[in-house]
Amino acid sequence: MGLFHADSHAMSKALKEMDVLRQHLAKHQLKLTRQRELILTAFLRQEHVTAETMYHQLAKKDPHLGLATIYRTLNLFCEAGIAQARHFGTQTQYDNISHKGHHDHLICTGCGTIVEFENCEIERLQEEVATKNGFVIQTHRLELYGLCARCRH
Amino acid sequence: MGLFHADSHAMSKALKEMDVLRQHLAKHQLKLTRQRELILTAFLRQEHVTAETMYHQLAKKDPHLGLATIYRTLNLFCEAGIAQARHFGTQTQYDNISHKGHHDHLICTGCGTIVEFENCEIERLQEEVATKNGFVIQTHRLELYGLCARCRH
DNA sequence: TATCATCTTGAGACGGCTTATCAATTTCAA
DNA sequence: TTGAAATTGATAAGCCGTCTCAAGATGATA
Repeated sequence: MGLFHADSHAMSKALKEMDVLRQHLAKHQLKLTRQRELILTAFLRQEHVTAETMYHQLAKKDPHLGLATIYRTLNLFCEAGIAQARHFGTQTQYDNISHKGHHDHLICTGCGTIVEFENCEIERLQEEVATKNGFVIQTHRLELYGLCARCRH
Repeated sequence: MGLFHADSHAMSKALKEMDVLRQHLAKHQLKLTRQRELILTAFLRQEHVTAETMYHQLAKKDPHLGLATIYRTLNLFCEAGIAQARHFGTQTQYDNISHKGHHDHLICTGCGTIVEFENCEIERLQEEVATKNGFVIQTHRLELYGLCARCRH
């Protein structure tokens, strides 16, 4: 029973994202392919990935899945509003937008350590600023760069 | 007189950064070269640059200054704490840390309009989060993406 | 369900940005 | 001034992500 609840919850969540994708595809005359479903399912299980990461993860399920397809699909997710791209170091990270609240980062410029955090109060103030300027926020990016305790010594 | 003041102020600021560089060089058995002085002077006049930008700017003063030297030097500035690298799209931006500005952006995903804003309360909360995690912030990036009033209709 | 215009894929070529290589040059401590 | 060590400039190399294009998949339509 507990298991059933957990499963149906995860499933409904995945289905919701799948619907967002389906609508986006329909609106832009694009097609739902086996690869896109496969990549979306794997993507939703994680908070953020790189194309390379997914390439290795999915190699087991589909050894012929190309890296270019993963890049194309992740960019498609960004356009559909399911993912968000972020440039970290030399690579591009794709964040799962549905994991809202865990999108802010504290980045050590010394050792590269990344600490994730969420702060409702900051979110609220962001909304306030947006409203004041006539905007409705879709997503945001907040990165704090500094030195962690260890790197200061 | 007014001119003198402005000049001496700018000069003392540049001298301060030059000292930071000199100390870093001494500490790491590195040498102060004509190129490093030239690049630092130009760098301090701006808020943020790319290696390519500086390459073109400095071509007038020293046509033989190599792009690799500029990359090496800007990275050196980062290690010395004078500059900070940020990855923006495909390029790396080097920010002048002494220009600690409040440059937060509200970006319309519809028409691309960018509204700048600053919010002390958000800054304060950022400091709070950083402190709680043992960090000391050097700089930050906050971007809110959404639709402006006009694009919503 | 068969058709077919259109979209997508996979493999690898390509291109932009940054770093590595190395001989020649410059720096600076002695 | 000398010489060991660092730096430079030119360019090759490397990495990441996108583009190309022939072959294959999709789905609206009949």
